[in-house]
Amino acid sequence: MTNKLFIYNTLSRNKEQFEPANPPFVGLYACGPTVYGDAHLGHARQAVVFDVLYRYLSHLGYRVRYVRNITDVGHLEHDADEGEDKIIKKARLESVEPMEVVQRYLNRYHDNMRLLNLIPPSIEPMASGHIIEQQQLVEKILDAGYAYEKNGSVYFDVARYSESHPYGRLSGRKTDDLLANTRPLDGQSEKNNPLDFALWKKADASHLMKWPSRWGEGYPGWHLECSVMSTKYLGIPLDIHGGGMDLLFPHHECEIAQNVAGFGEPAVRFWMHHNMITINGQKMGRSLGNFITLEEIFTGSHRLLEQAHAPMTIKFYILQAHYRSTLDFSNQALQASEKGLLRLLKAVAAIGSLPAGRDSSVDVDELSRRCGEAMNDDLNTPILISHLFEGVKWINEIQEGRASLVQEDLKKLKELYDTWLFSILGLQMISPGDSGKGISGELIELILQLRTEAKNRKDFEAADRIRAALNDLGVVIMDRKEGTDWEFSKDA
RNA sequence: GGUCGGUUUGCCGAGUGGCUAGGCGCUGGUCUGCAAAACCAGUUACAGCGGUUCGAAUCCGCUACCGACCUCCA
Repeated sequence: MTNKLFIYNTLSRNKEQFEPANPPFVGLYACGPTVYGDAHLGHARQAVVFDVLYRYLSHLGYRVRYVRNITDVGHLEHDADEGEDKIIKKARLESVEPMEVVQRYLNRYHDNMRLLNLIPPSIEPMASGHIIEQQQLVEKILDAGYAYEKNGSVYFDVARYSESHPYGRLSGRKTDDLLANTRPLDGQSEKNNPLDFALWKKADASHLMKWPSRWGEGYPGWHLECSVMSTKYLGIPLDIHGGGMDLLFPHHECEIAQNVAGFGEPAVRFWMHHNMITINGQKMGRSLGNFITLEEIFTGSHRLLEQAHAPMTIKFYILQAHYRSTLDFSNQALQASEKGLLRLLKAVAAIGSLPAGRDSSVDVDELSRRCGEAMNDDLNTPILISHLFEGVKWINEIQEGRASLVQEDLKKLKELYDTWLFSILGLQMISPGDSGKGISGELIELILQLRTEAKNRKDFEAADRIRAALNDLGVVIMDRKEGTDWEFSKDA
Protein backbone atom coordinates (compact mmCIF):
# COMPACT_ATOMS: atom_id res chain seq x y z
CA MET A 1 0.00 0.00 0.00
CA THR A 2 2.71 2.43 -0.90
CA ASN A 3 2.13 4.15 -4.18
CA LYS A 4 -1.39 3.09 -4.94
CA LEU A 5 -4.49 4.78 -3.67
CA PHE A 6 -6.65 2.59 -1.51
CA ILE A 7 -10.18 3.64 -0.67
CA TYR A 8 -12.57 2.04 1.77
CA ASN A 9 -15.54 0.85 -0.20
CA THR A 10 -18.70 0.55 1.85
CA LEU A 11 -19.93 -2.10 -0.55
CA SER A 12 -17.17 -4.52 0.37
CA ARG A 13 -16.39 -3.07 3.79
CA ASN A 14 -12.76 -3.14 2.82
CA LYS A 15 -10.08 -0.90 1.52
CA GLU A 16 -9.79 -1.52 -2.19
CA GLN A 17 -7.24 -0.28 -4.61
CA PHE A 18 -8.76 2.52 -6.60
CA GLU A 19 -8.60 2.45 -10.36
CA PRO A 20 -11.00 4.50 -12.45
CA ALA A 21 -13.22 2.71 -14.92
CA ASN A 22 -11.90 4.91 -17.71
CA PRO A 23 -8.50 6.31 -16.87
CA PRO A 24 -7.49 9.06 -16.71
CA PHE A 25 -11.06 10.18 -16.08
CA VAL A 26 -12.68 9.90 -12.69
CA GLY A 27 -16.33 10.49 -11.95
CA LEU A 28 -16.98 11.64 -8.42
CA TYR A 29 -20.44 12.29 -7.03
CA ALA A 30 -21.19 13.46 -3.52
CA CYS A 31 -24.56 14.05 -1.94
CA GLY A 32 -24.81 17.72 -1.11
CA PRO A 33 -27.14 19.66 1.14
CA THR A 34 -30.84 20.27 1.14
CA VAL A 35 -30.97 24.02 1.06
CA TYR A 36 -33.60 24.97 3.58
CA GLY A 37 -31.30 26.26 6.29
CA ASP A 38 -27.77 27.36 7.00
CA ALA A 39 -24.95 24.87 6.65
CA HIS A 40 -23.60 23.49 9.89
CA LEU A 41 -20.42 21.74 10.95
CA GLY A 42 -21.60 18.47 9.45
CA HIS A 43 -22.04 20.00 6.04
CA ALA A 44 -18.55 21.39 6.34
CA ARG A 45 -17.20 17.92 6.98
CA GLN A 46 -18.93 16.51 3.94
CA ALA A 47 -17.62 19.30 1.75
CA VAL A 48 -14.10 19.22 3.16
CA VAL A 49 -13.72 15.46 2.87
CA PHE A 50 -14.75 15.32 -0.75
CA ASP A 51 -12.85 18.45 -1.59
CA VAL A 52 -9.69 16.77 -0.36
CA LEU A 53 -10.51 13.64 -2.32
CA TYR A 54 -11.11 15.76 -5.42
CA ARG A 55 -7.85 17.58 -4.92
CA TYR A 56 -5.91 14.41 -4.26
CA LEU A 57 -7.28 12.56 -7.27
CA SER A 58 -6.36 15.56 -9.38
CA HIS A 59 -2.90 15.58 -7.84
CA LEU A 60 -2.48 11.96 -8.83
CA GLY A 61 -3.03 13.02 -12.40
CA TYR A 62 -6.61 11.99 -12.86
CA ARG A 63 -9.03 14.21 -14.70
CA VAL A 64 -11.84 14.41 -12.23
CA ARG A 65 -15.37 15.53 -12.79
CA TYR A 66 -16.78 16.32 -9.40
CA VAL A 67 -20.55 16.53 -9.12
CA ARG A 68 -22.24 17.66 -5.95
CA ASN A 69 -25.98 18.00 -6.04
CA ILE A 70 -28.23 20.54 -4.42
CA THR A 71 -31.49 19.15 -3.16
CA ASP A 72 -34.12 21.77 -3.70
CA VAL A 73 -37.22 19.63 -4.08
CA GLY A 74 -38.64 16.28 -3.21
CA HIS A 75 -37.21 16.00 0.25
CA LEU A 76 -39.97 14.91 2.51
CA GLU A 77 -40.36 16.09 6.04
CA HIS A 78 -41.84 13.02 7.61
CA ASP A 79 -43.10 9.82 6.19
CA ALA A 80 -43.25 9.52 2.46
CA ASP A 81 -46.98 9.17 2.54
CA GLU A 82 -47.79 12.18 4.59
CA GLY A 83 -44.75 14.26 4.20
CA GLU A 84 -44.37 17.85 3.33
CA ASP A 85 -41.49 19.04 1.28
CA LYS A 86 -38.87 20.70 3.48
CA ILE A 87 -38.38 23.60 1.18
CA ILE A 88 -42.08 24.25 0.98
CA LYS A 89 -42.45 24.05 4.70
CA LYS A 90 -39.76 26.64 5.14
CA ALA A 91 -41.29 28.80 2.41
CA ARG A 92 -44.64 28.78 4.14
CA LEU A 93 -43.01 29.73 7.39
CA GLU A 94 -41.18 32.59 5.80
CA SER A 95 -43.93 33.62 3.36
CA VAL A 96 -41.70 33.51 0.37
CA GLU A 97 -41.45 31.59 -2.86
CA PRO A 98 -39.89 28.15 -2.46
CA MET A 99 -37.20 29.04 -4.92
CA GLU A 100 -36.47 32.14 -2.90
CA VAL A 101 -35.67 29.93 0.07
CA VAL A 102 -33.50 27.76 -2.11
CA GLN A 103 -31.62 30.69 -3.56
CA ARG A 104 -31.04 32.35 -0.23
CA TYR A 105 -29.58 29.30 1.46
CA LEU A 106 -27.70 28.24 -1.61
CA ASN A 107 -25.97 31.61 -1.71
CA ARG A 108 -25.09 31.34 1.93
CA TYR A 109 -23.88 27.79 1.44
CA HIS A 110 -21.58 28.95 -1.33
CA ASP A 111 -20.29 31.76 0.85
CA ASN A 112 -19.40 29.25 3.55
CA MET A 113 -17.73 26.91 1.11
CA ARG A 114 -15.65 29.75 -0.30
CA LEU A 115 -14.49 30.71 3.18
CA LEU A 116 -13.40 27.13 3.73
CA ASN A 117 -11.37 27.44 0.54
CA LEU A 118 -13.11 24.56 -1.18
CA ILE A 119 -12.91 24.15 -4.91
CA PRO A 120 -16.38 24.45 -6.41
CA PRO A 121 -17.61 21.20 -7.93
CA SER A 122 -17.39 20.78 -11.68
CA ILE A 123 -21.14 20.55 -11.80
CA GLU A 124 -23.63 21.41 -9.11
CA PRO A 125 -26.94 20.14 -10.42
CA MET A 126 -30.25 20.86 -8.77
CA ALA A 127 -33.08 18.42 -8.48
CA SER A 128 -35.62 20.89 -9.79
CA GLY A 129 -33.64 21.23 -12.99
CA HIS A 130 -33.92 17.53 -13.73
CA ILE A 131 -37.62 16.81 -13.43
CA ILE A 132 -37.89 15.44 -16.97
CA GLU A 133 -34.98 13.06 -16.46
CA GLN A 134 -36.43 11.91 -13.17
CA GLN A 135 -39.76 11.21 -14.80
CA GLN A 136 -37.96 9.24 -17.47
CA LEU A 137 -36.27 7.09 -14.87
CA VAL A 138 -39.59 6.47 -13.15
CA GLU A 139 -40.96 5.26 -16.46
CA LYS A 140 -38.03 2.97 -16.99
CA ILE A 141 -38.49 1.46 -13.58
CA LEU A 142 -42.19 1.06 -14.24
CA ASP A 143 -41.47 -0.57 -17.58
CA ALA A 144 -39.06 -2.95 -15.93
CA GLY A 145 -41.81 -3.96 -13.56
CA TYR A 146 -40.23 -2.74 -10.34
CA ALA A 147 -42.69 -0.01 -9.54
CA TYR A 148 -46.42 0.53 -9.43
CA GLU A 149 -48.69 3.51 -9.69
CA LYS A 150 -51.32 4.33 -7.14
CA ASN A 151 -53.58 7.37 -7.12
CA GLY A 152 -51.19 9.52 -9.04
CA SER A 153 -48.11 8.42 -7.10
CA VAL A 154 -45.51 5.87 -8.13
CA TYR A 155 -43.78 3.60 -5.64
CA PHE A 156 -40.79 1.35 -5.92
CA ASP A 157 -41.71 -2.28 -5.35
CA VAL A 158 -39.07 -3.48 -2.93
CA ALA A 159 -40.52 -6.93 -2.46
CA ARG A 160 -40.60 -7.55 -6.18
CA TYR A 161 -37.11 -6.18 -6.59
CA SER A 162 -35.62 -8.25 -3.81
CA GLU A 163 -36.87 -11.45 -5.42
CA SER A 164 -34.10 -11.15 -7.95
CA HIS A 165 -31.72 -8.56 -6.49
CA PRO A 166 -30.09 -8.01 -3.13
CA TYR A 167 -31.84 -5.07 -1.54
CA GLY A 168 -29.88 -3.94 1.50
CA ARG A 169 -26.47 -5.09 0.42
CA LEU A 170 -24.85 -1.69 0.84
CA SER A 171 -26.25 -1.04 4.29
CA GLY A 172 -26.02 -4.65 5.41
CA ARG A 173 -29.70 -5.19 5.84
CA LYS A 174 -31.96 -8.06 5.02
CA THR A 175 -35.35 -7.47 3.55
CA ASP A 176 -36.92 -9.84 6.06
CA ASP A 177 -35.40 -8.00 9.00
CA LEU A 178 -36.52 -4.73 7.57
CA LEU A 179 -40.02 -5.99 7.17
CA ALA A 180 -40.10 -7.32 10.68
CA ASN A 181 -38.86 -4.08 12.14
CA THR A 182 -40.73 -1.49 10.15
CA ARG A 183 -43.32 0.36 12.11
CA PRO A 184 -46.84 0.00 10.82
CA LEU A 185 -47.84 3.25 9.20
CA ASP A 186 -50.55 5.42 10.55
CA GLY A 187 -53.74 5.51 8.56
CA GLN A 188 -54.29 3.92 5.22
CA SER A 189 -51.06 3.65 3.32
CA GLU A 190 -51.13 3.57 -0.42
CA LYS A 191 -48.01 1.51 -0.46
CA ASN A 192 -48.26 -2.20 -0.99
CA ASN A 193 -45.44 -2.72 1.40
CA PRO A 194 -43.98 -0.52 4.13
CA LEU A 195 -40.54 -0.88 2.59
CA ASP A 196 -41.61 0.63 -0.70
CA PHE A 197 -40.48 4.15 -1.32
CA ALA A 198 -41.86 6.95 -3.44
CA LEU A 199 -40.48 7.61 -6.89
CA TRP A 200 -43.15 10.16 -7.75
CA LYS A 201 -45.58 11.78 -5.41
CA LYS A 202 -48.93 13.20 -6.28
CA ALA A 203 -49.31 16.84 -5.31
CA ASP A 204 -52.57 18.24 -4.13
CA ALA A 205 -53.87 21.64 -5.16
CA SER A 206 -52.21 23.49 -2.31
CA HIS A 207 -48.76 22.09 -3.02
CA LEU A 208 -46.41 24.84 -4.10
CA MET A 209 -43.82 22.93 -6.09
CA LYS A 210 -45.23 20.52 -8.60
CA TRP A 211 -44.83 19.47 -12.18
CA PRO A 212 -47.13 17.85 -14.71
CA SER A 213 -46.53 14.21 -15.51
CA ARG A 214 -48.38 11.32 -17.04
CA TRP A 215 -49.44 10.37 -13.50
CA GLY A 216 -50.83 13.83 -12.86
CA GLU A 217 -49.30 16.79 -11.08
CA GLY A 218 -46.64 15.87 -8.63
CA TYR A 219 -43.02 15.92 -7.64
CA PRO A 220 -40.16 13.43 -7.56
CA GLY A 221 -39.17 11.33 -4.56
CA TRP A 222 -35.94 12.28 -2.87
CA HIS A 223 -33.84 9.26 -3.79
CA LEU A 224 -34.51 9.72 -7.46
CA GLU A 225 -32.49 12.85 -8.02
CA CYS A 226 -29.15 11.31 -7.12
CA SER A 227 -29.69 8.30 -9.38
CA VAL A 228 -30.55 10.62 -12.21
CA MET A 229 -27.98 13.34 -11.82
CA SER A 230 -25.04 11.13 -10.96
CA THR A 231 -25.48 8.95 -14.01
CA LYS A 232 -26.43 11.80 -16.30
CA TYR A 233 -23.19 13.65 -15.70
CA LEU A 234 -20.81 10.83 -14.88
CA GLY A 235 -22.09 7.95 -16.95
CA ILE A 236 -22.41 4.30 -15.99
CA PRO A 237 -20.55 3.03 -14.16
CA LEU A 238 -19.37 6.03 -12.20
CA ASP A 239 -16.29 5.67 -10.07
CA ILE A 240 -17.07 7.12 -6.67
CA HIS A 241 -20.28 8.05 -4.94
CA GLY A 242 -19.97 9.61 -1.52
CA GLY A 243 -22.04 11.03 1.24
CA GLY A 244 -22.64 10.97 4.95
CA MET A 245 -23.08 7.68 6.76
CA ASP A 246 -26.56 8.76 7.68
CA LEU A 247 -27.48 8.55 4.02
CA LEU A 248 -26.46 4.93 3.73
CA PHE A 249 -29.93 3.76 4.47
CA PRO A 250 -32.33 4.33 2.98
CA HIS A 251 -31.06 6.95 0.55
CA HIS A 252 -28.12 5.19 -1.05
CA GLU A 253 -29.73 1.79 -0.80
CA CYS A 254 -32.71 3.12 -2.71
CA GLU A 255 -30.42 4.70 -5.23
CA ILE A 256 -28.82 1.38 -6.01
CA ALA A 257 -32.20 -0.28 -6.34
CA GLN A 258 -33.34 2.46 -8.70
CA ASN A 259 -30.21 2.16 -10.76
CA VAL A 260 -30.48 -1.59 -11.09
CA ALA A 261 -34.16 -1.40 -11.89
CA GLY A 262 -33.84 1.47 -14.32
CA PHE A 263 -30.39 1.08 -15.87
CA GLY A 264 -29.82 -2.61 -15.35
CA GLU A 265 -26.82 -2.18 -13.06
CA PRO A 266 -25.86 -0.64 -9.74
CA ALA A 267 -23.92 2.08 -11.57
CA VAL A 268 -21.54 2.92 -8.73
CA ARG A 269 -18.14 1.29 -8.23
CA PHE A 270 -16.99 2.82 -4.95
CA TRP A 271 -19.26 3.98 -2.18
CA MET A 272 -17.58 6.26 0.34
CA HIS A 273 -19.20 7.38 3.56
CA HIS A 274 -17.85 9.88 5.99
CA ASN A 275 -18.81 9.80 9.63
CA MET A 276 -20.73 12.32 11.69
CA ILE A 277 -19.65 15.18 13.87
CA THR A 278 -20.92 14.67 17.39
CA ILE A 279 -21.58 17.08 20.18
CA ASN A 280 -21.70 15.75 23.71
CA GLY A 281 -21.37 12.32 22.17
CA GLN A 282 -24.46 12.71 20.03
CA LYS A 283 -24.75 13.22 16.34
CA MET A 284 -25.02 16.84 15.31
CA GLY A 285 -28.03 17.16 13.09
CA ARG A 286 -30.86 19.33 12.02
CA SER A 287 -33.51 17.09 13.41
CA LEU A 288 -31.96 17.03 16.87
CA GLY A 289 -31.53 20.77 16.81
CA ASN A 290 -28.07 20.47 18.35
CA PHE A 291 -26.20 21.84 15.39
CA ILE A 292 -23.89 24.80 15.19
CA THR A 293 -23.90 26.60 11.87
CA LEU A 294 -20.70 27.64 10.15
CA GLU A 295 -21.80 31.23 10.36
CA GLU A 296 -22.10 30.89 14.11
CA ILE A 297 -18.64 29.39 14.36
CA PHE A 298 -17.03 32.02 12.20
CA THR A 299 -18.60 34.77 14.27
CA GLY A 300 -18.57 33.01 17.63
CA SER A 301 -22.25 33.76 18.08
CA HIS A 302 -23.46 30.35 19.25
CA ARG A 303 -24.03 30.04 22.98
CA LEU A 304 -21.83 26.95 23.25
CA LEU A 305 -18.85 28.69 21.70
CA GLU A 306 -16.24 30.37 23.80
CA GLN A 307 -14.82 32.21 20.83
CA ALA A 308 -15.04 32.65 17.08
CA HIS A 309 -12.98 30.36 14.87
CA ALA A 310 -11.46 31.02 11.50
CA PRO A 311 -12.64 28.82 8.63
CA MET A 312 -9.16 27.34 8.32
CA THR A 313 -9.31 26.25 11.95
CA ILE A 314 -12.54 24.40 11.28
CA LYS A 315 -11.06 22.77 8.25
CA PHE A 316 -7.93 21.76 10.12
CA TYR A 317 -9.98 20.40 12.98
CA ILE A 318 -11.96 18.27 10.54
CA LEU A 319 -8.84 17.02 8.79
CA GLN A 320 -7.16 16.05 12.03
CA ALA A 321 -9.63 13.19 12.29
CA HIS A 322 -10.01 10.42 9.77
CA TYR A 323 -13.14 10.85 7.68
CA ARG A 324 -14.63 7.52 8.74
CA SER A 325 -14.41 8.30 12.45
CA THR A 326 -16.83 10.33 14.43
CA LEU A 327 -15.41 13.67 15.44
CA ASP A 328 -16.47 15.21 18.71
CA PHE A 329 -17.03 18.91 18.94
CA SER A 330 -15.73 20.85 21.92
CA ASN A 331 -14.27 24.26 22.54
CA GLN A 332 -11.12 22.64 23.80
CA ALA A 333 -10.71 20.56 20.65
CA LEU A 334 -11.25 23.58 18.43
CA GLN A 335 -8.77 25.65 20.38
CA ALA A 336 -6.21 22.89 20.17
CA SER A 337 -6.65 22.81 16.41
CA GLU A 338 -6.31 26.54 16.17
CA LYS A 339 -3.06 26.60 18.10
CA GLY A 340 -1.63 23.71 16.18
CA LEU A 341 -2.55 25.22 12.85
CA LEU A 342 -1.04 28.58 13.74
CA ARG A 343 2.19 26.93 14.78
CA LEU A 344 2.25 24.93 11.57
CA LEU A 345 1.58 27.93 9.36
CA LYS A 346 4.11 30.05 11.19
CA ALA A 347 6.83 27.52 10.55
CA VAL A 348 5.85 27.13 6.93
CA ALA A 349 5.96 30.89 6.45
CA ALA A 350 9.54 30.86 7.72
CA ILE A 351 10.85 28.36 5.18
CA GLY A 352 11.74 31.09 2.71
CA SER A 353 14.11 32.76 5.13
CA LEU A 354 15.91 29.64 6.31
CA PRO A 355 19.65 29.61 5.74
CA ALA A 356 20.93 26.94 3.39
CA GLY A 357 23.26 24.47 5.01
CA ARG A 358 26.31 22.64 3.73
CA ASP A 359 24.62 19.34 4.19
CA SER A 360 21.17 18.01 4.99
CA SER A 361 20.62 16.47 8.39
CA VAL A 362 17.08 15.34 7.61
CA ASP A 363 15.50 13.55 4.67
CA VAL A 364 12.89 15.65 2.86
CA ASP A 365 12.28 13.08 0.16
CA GLU A 366 11.46 10.48 2.75
CA LEU A 367 9.00 12.78 4.46
CA SER A 368 7.38 13.55 1.15
CA ARG A 369 7.07 9.86 0.42
CA ARG A 370 5.38 9.25 3.74
CA CYS A 371 2.89 12.03 3.05
CA GLY A 372 1.80 10.22 -0.08
CA GLU A 373 1.67 6.95 1.77
CA ALA A 374 -0.69 8.43 4.34
CA MET A 375 -3.06 9.77 1.72
CA ASN A 376 -2.95 6.55 -0.25
CA ASP A 377 -4.16 4.71 2.81
CA ASP A 378 -7.79 5.75 2.50
CA LEU A 379 -7.07 9.47 2.81
CA ASN A 380 -5.45 9.34 6.20
CA THR A 381 -5.23 13.07 6.70
CA PRO A 382 -4.40 12.84 10.45
CA ILE A 383 -1.25 10.93 9.60
CA LEU A 384 -0.45 13.34 6.81
CA ILE A 385 -0.75 16.21 9.25
CA SER A 386 1.48 14.46 11.76
CA HIS A 387 4.13 14.27 9.03
CA LEU A 388 3.69 17.95 8.31
CA PHE A 389 4.45 18.62 11.97
CA GLU A 390 7.60 16.59 11.65
CA GLY A 391 8.67 19.17 9.09
CA VAL A 392 7.76 21.95 11.51
CA LYS A 393 10.18 20.50 13.97
CA TRP A 394 12.89 20.55 11.33
CA ILE A 395 12.19 24.14 10.37
CA ASN A 396 12.44 25.24 13.97
CA GLU A 397 15.62 23.30 14.48
CA ILE A 398 17.18 24.86 11.41
CA GLN A 399 16.28 28.27 12.78
CA GLU A 400 18.04 27.31 15.96
CA GLY A 401 21.02 26.06 14.03
CA ARG A 402 20.66 22.49 15.20
CA ALA A 403 19.62 21.03 11.87
CA SER A 404 20.41 21.92 8.31
CA LEU A 405 19.21 21.50 4.76
CA VAL A 406 21.06 22.27 1.57
CA GLN A 407 19.51 24.79 -0.79
CA GLU A 408 17.94 22.14 -2.95
CA ASP A 409 16.34 20.41 0.00
CA LEU A 410 15.00 23.69 1.31
CA LYS A 411 13.30 24.12 -2.00
CA LYS A 412 11.91 20.62 -1.76
CA LEU A 413 10.62 21.30 1.71
CA LYS A 414 8.82 24.37 0.45
CA GLU A 415 7.35 22.32 -2.36
CA LEU A 416 6.28 19.68 0.12
CA TYR A 417 4.11 22.17 1.97
CA ASP A 418 2.88 23.77 -1.23
CA THR A 419 1.75 20.35 -2.34
CA TRP A 420 0.39 18.65 0.74
CA LEU A 421 -0.71 21.49 2.95
CA PHE A 422 -1.94 24.05 0.47
CA SER A 423 -2.74 22.17 -2.69
CA ILE A 424 -4.12 18.90 -1.35
CA LEU A 425 -5.48 19.74 2.07
CA GLY A 426 -6.47 23.12 0.70
CA LEU A 427 -5.43 25.07 3.77
CA GLN A 428 -4.50 28.71 3.52
CA MET A 429 -2.34 31.11 5.42
CA ILE A 430 -4.35 32.96 8.00
CA SER A 431 -3.66 36.63 7.64
CA PRO A 432 -3.86 38.22 11.05
CA GLY A 433 -3.50 41.69 9.56
CA ASP A 434 -7.21 42.32 9.20
CA SER A 435 -7.84 42.32 12.90
CA GLY A 436 -6.49 44.74 15.48
CA LYS A 437 -9.20 47.36 15.55
CA GLY A 438 -7.78 49.49 12.83
CA ILE A 439 -4.41 50.26 14.34
CA SER A 440 -1.90 50.80 11.59
CA GLY A 441 1.33 48.87 11.47
CA GLU A 442 3.32 52.07 11.12
CA LEU A 443 1.91 53.42 14.32
CA ILE A 444 2.80 50.22 16.11
CA GLU A 445 6.33 50.37 14.77
CA LEU A 446 6.62 53.90 16.06
CA ILE A 447 5.42 52.93 19.51
CA LEU A 448 7.76 49.96 19.56
CA GLN A 449 10.66 52.25 18.77
CA LEU A 450 9.82 54.31 21.82
CA ARG A 451 9.60 51.15 23.84
CA THR A 452 12.96 49.95 22.62
CA GLU A 453 14.45 53.26 23.67
CA ALA A 454 12.89 52.85 27.08
CA LYS A 455 14.36 49.37 27.29
CA ASN A 456 17.77 50.66 26.34
CA ARG A 457 17.51 53.14 29.21
CA LYS A 458 16.61 50.15 31.40
CA ASP A 459 13.26 51.79 32.01
CA PHE A 460 11.51 48.44 32.12
CA GLU A 461 8.50 49.84 33.87
CA ALA A 462 7.69 52.03 30.89
CA ALA A 463 8.48 49.20 28.48
CA ASP A 464 6.13 46.85 30.30
CA ARG A 465 3.42 49.49 30.40
CA ILE A 466 3.63 49.94 26.66
CA ARG A 467 3.56 46.19 26.13
CA ALA A 468 0.50 45.79 28.34
CA ALA A 469 -1.30 48.67 26.65
CA LEU A 470 -0.62 47.26 23.20
CA ASN A 471 -1.72 43.87 24.40
CA ASP A 472 -5.05 45.36 25.45
CA LEU A 473 -5.39 46.71 21.94
CA GLY A 474 -4.80 43.27 20.51
CA VAL A 475 -1.14 43.59 19.64
CA VAL A 476 1.19 40.91 20.92
CA ILE A 477 4.86 41.77 21.32
CA MET A 478 7.78 39.41 21.08
CA ASP A 479 11.29 40.57 21.92
CA ARG A 480 13.78 38.67 19.83
CA LYS A 481 17.50 38.88 19.56
CA GLU A 482 17.27 40.84 16.34
CA GLY A 483 14.65 43.22 17.65
CA THR A 484 11.03 43.41 18.63
CA ASP A 485 8.43 41.59 16.60
CA TRP A 486 4.68 41.94 16.86
CA GLU A 487 1.46 40.52 15.55
CA PHE A 488 -2.21 41.04 16.06
CA SER A 489 -3.59 38.58 18.53
CA LYS A 490 -6.09 36.14 17.09
CA ASP A 491 -8.99 37.22 19.23
CA ALA A 492 -8.47 40.92 18.94
C1' G B 1 -36.20 -4.88 19.45
C1' G B 2 -33.01 -5.62 14.71
C1' U B 3 -28.40 -4.33 12.11
C1' C B 4 -23.77 -2.02 12.36
C1' G B 5 -19.90 0.63 14.75
C1' G B 6 -17.24 2.52 18.89
C1' U B 7 -14.76 2.49 24.09
C1' U B 8 -6.92 4.82 23.31
C1' U B 9 -2.80 8.70 28.12
C1' G B 10 -5.84 15.54 31.24
C1' C B 11 -8.54 16.84 26.11
C1' C B 12 -8.90 15.97 20.61
C1' G B 13 -7.25 12.01 17.81
C1' A B 14 -3.99 8.10 14.66
C1' G B 15 -2.75 3.13 14.97
C1' U B 16 -5.46 -4.24 12.79
C1' G B 17 0.40 -8.91 16.26
C1' G B 18 6.58 -6.96 18.16
C1' C B 19 9.37 -1.08 16.03
C1' U B 20 5.85 3.19 22.26
C1' A B 21 1.52 8.86 15.45
C1' G B 22 0.43 13.88 15.91
C1' G B 23 -1.89 18.26 17.99
C1' C B 24 -3.38 20.78 22.53
C1' G B 25 -2.49 20.95 27.74
C1' C B 26 0.72 20.23 31.85
C1' U B 27 5.87 19.93 34.36
C1' G B 28 11.12 21.06 34.22
C1' G B 29 15.01 23.47 31.42
C1' U B 30 17.51 26.88 27.54
C1' C B 31 16.90 31.92 25.87
C1' U B 32 15.04 36.71 27.94
C1' G B 33 15.48 42.73 32.22
C1' C B 34 10.73 40.17 32.74
C1' A B 35 7.25 38.09 29.53
C1' A B 36 5.97 36.04 24.86
C1' A B 37 7.70 33.10 20.98
C1' A B 38 10.96 29.24 19.84
C1' C B 39 13.71 25.05 21.19
C1' C B 40 15.09 20.77 24.47
C1' A B 41 13.48 17.10 28.08
C1' G B 42 9.49 14.80 30.65
C1' U B 43 4.19 13.47 30.81
C1' U B 44 3.74 6.25 27.62
C1' A B 45 -2.56 5.02 27.54
C1' C B 46 -5.25 1.41 25.16
C1' A B 47 -13.31 -0.24 29.16
C1' G B 48 -13.35 -5.05 32.19
C1' C B 49 -12.61 -10.38 32.31
C1' G B 50 -10.93 -14.69 29.88
C1' G B 51 -8.53 -17.04 25.57
C1' U B 52 -4.99 -17.64 21.17
C1' U B 53 0.38 -16.43 20.66
C1' C B 54 7.26 -16.50 22.10
C1' G B 55 4.70 -11.67 22.00
C1' A B 56 -1.98 -8.17 21.71
C1' A B 57 -4.32 -1.62 22.08
C1' U B 58 -4.18 -4.61 17.63
C1' C B 59 -6.93 -11.61 16.76
C1' C B 60 -11.17 -14.63 19.35
C1' G B 61 -15.10 -15.00 23.24
C1' C B 62 -17.98 -12.93 27.13
C1' U B 63 -19.50 -8.57 30.07
C1' A B 64 -20.29 -3.32 30.72
C1' C B 65 -21.04 1.36 28.67
C1' C B 66 -21.72 4.76 24.35
C1' G B 67 -23.41 5.83 19.53
C1' A B 68 -25.38 5.44 14.38
C1' C B 69 -29.10 3.52 11.21
C1' C B 70 -33.98 1.15 11.09
C1' U B 71 -38.50 8.25 9.64
C1' C B 72 -35.89 13.53 7.38
C1' C B 73 -30.71 14.40 8.43
C1' A B 74 -23.68 15.72 5.94
